[in-house]
Amino acid sequence: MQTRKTFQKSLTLEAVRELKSHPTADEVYNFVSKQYPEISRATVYRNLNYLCETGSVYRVRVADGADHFDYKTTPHYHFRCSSCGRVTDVAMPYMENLNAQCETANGASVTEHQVFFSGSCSDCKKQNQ
Amino acid sequence: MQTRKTFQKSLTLEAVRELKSHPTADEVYNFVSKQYPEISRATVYRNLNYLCETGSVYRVRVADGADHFDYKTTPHYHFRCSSCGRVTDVAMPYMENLNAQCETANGASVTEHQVFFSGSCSDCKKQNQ
DNA sequence: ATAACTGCAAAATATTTGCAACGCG
DNA sequence: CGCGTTGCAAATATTTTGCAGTTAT
Repeated sequence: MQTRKTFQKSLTLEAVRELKSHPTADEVYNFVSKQYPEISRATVYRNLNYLCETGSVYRVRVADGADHFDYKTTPHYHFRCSSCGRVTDVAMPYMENLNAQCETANGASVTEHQVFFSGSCSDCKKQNQ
Repeated sequence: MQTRKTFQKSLTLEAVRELKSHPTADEVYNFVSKQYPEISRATVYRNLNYLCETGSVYRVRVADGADHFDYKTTPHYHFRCSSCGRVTDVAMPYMENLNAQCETANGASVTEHQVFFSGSCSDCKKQNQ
C-alpha cells in the first residue's frame, strides 16, 4: 500500500511538532482545526496513527485516559504530574541494556521499553506549600 | 469517609487474585458475574478503583486501550506481547534508585515509576517461525 | 438510623470504522 | 484514472456518574 502526501497529514505532523507539550489527539485536533476548520477528528486520529507507524512521532502512554504524542522520536523517558497532569521529558540517560535484561529474564524478544514517572512537578510542589 | 465490607468488594478482589493474568476491568467483570450475575459493571469499576487506592491491587497501564489490574502489589515491571496482547511480569530487579535519578534530573518529587517492555513473547516467537 | 454501597441507565471520554465523495500521483 | 485519503456520522470501547433503593455497621 502506497501513501500520499496530503495537506491534512502535514498539518497533523506540524501540530505535534509545534505543540511540543506532548499533546493528546484531541489537543492536536483543536490546534489543527484553528488553521483548517474543515478537518475531521477522524482524519487527525488516522494521521496520528500513520505518523506513529512510520516513526515520525512517538506515542506516549501515561497514566491518564488519552494517549499523548511526542515529536521527539529518540528514546527518552517521561514524567507526569499527578496534580496538573502535565507531561514532561526527563533529562535522564536512556538505559540501553534494559531490553536485553528483560529478554534474559523473560525469554521474549524485546523491541522497546517505556519508563514513566509520576509525582508532583516543581510548580505544583510550590503551590501546595 | 468510612468504608464498608461488601460481598461485591470481596468478589472483585478475589477475581483479580484468582485471574492472576493481569485482567482488564471487563475481564474481572466477566469473571465475577459468572458467580454473581446481578453485579453491575459500574460496581466492578468502582471497586477496582477503591482497591487501587487502598493498595490492594495495582493498576498497570500497558499499550492497549484498557487498564489492567495486578494482584501482586510489590513493585515490578511488565512485558506485553504485541502479537498476542498478553501481559506478563518480568523477573527483573526493581530499580530502587530510579525515582531519585528522575528527581535530580527534573526537580519534581517523584513517587513512583513504571517500566513496560514490548516485543514478541516466547510462544509467539515460535509460531512466527 | 444513617451514610456507604449497589444496580441501572445515561453520560462522558477516547478512538475506530463504513461509506460516498474527493484529489494526489 | 485508480486508489489512497477525507469528512461525516455512526459505532465501538472504556470508564464515570446521577439517582433511587439497599444494606453494613
